[in-house]
Amino acid sequence: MAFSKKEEFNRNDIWLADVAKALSHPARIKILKILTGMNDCMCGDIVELLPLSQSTVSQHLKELKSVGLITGKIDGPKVCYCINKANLQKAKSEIDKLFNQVCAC
Amino acid sequence: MAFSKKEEFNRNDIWLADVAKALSHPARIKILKILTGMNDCMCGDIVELLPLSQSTVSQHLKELKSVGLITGKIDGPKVCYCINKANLQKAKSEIDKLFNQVCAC
DNA sequence: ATCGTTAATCGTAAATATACGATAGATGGA
DNA sequence: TCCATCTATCGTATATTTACGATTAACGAT
Repeated sequence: MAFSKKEEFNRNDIWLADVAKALSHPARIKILKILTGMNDCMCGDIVELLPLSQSTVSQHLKELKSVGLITGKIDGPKVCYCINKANLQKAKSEIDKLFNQVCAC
Repeated sequence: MAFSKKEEFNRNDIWLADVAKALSHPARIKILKILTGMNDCMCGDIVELLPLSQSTVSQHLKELKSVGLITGKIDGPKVCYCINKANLQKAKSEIDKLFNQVCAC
């Protein structure tokens, strides 16, 4: 069988897992780093810095956006992608909380 | 096409992505929390606390073990699973480093 | 109004992940 | 020795992810 049982877990663990999933591909980690270095960054700029096609990069951006780690503002024919600091901060603190619980680091 | 391009990214980003992937299912997050509460914990104990079959739990344990977040010591017919504090600490500090880079939290 | 640029979405293919039951292998006890 | 217990692995089915090219849609400029 293969319909997911994810929903049977608690809300916060599901949310943490979703954030972790957003970070679970090196392209998406690199995209976050790229967005950090450039304040005003469109999809095409990112495509040039990755070994992936435009459509694939667009999919990765969509995943990061869907969990709120980045935002995309429409700017004419372009889209300006930015880091979402508030949500990253929240993600960081929840991940820290998990690690502190789990290993008392 | 669909053979992965992950290897074309840098080592550290790949490692971070692998750790994040290990955390990308709520069952695995819950397993980490369960192992924290119980010092000496066998697979069967975990199965009872999750809405999943024994074989599925075994697979999740294998994934956590493969990135080094937990260890499994054979103890007679049982296997004693434990948190790997050293590796969790390393994971925590690398994830922190990423977040600090990216959002200056 | 048409053209070029930009990015999302569609359609598709292949790989990987999630889940289960059944089986196999290893151990300890009767 | 034989049995019960425990867990990994096998085989399998379905869902999701990764990746691409082609197309669509939206905009600005000519």
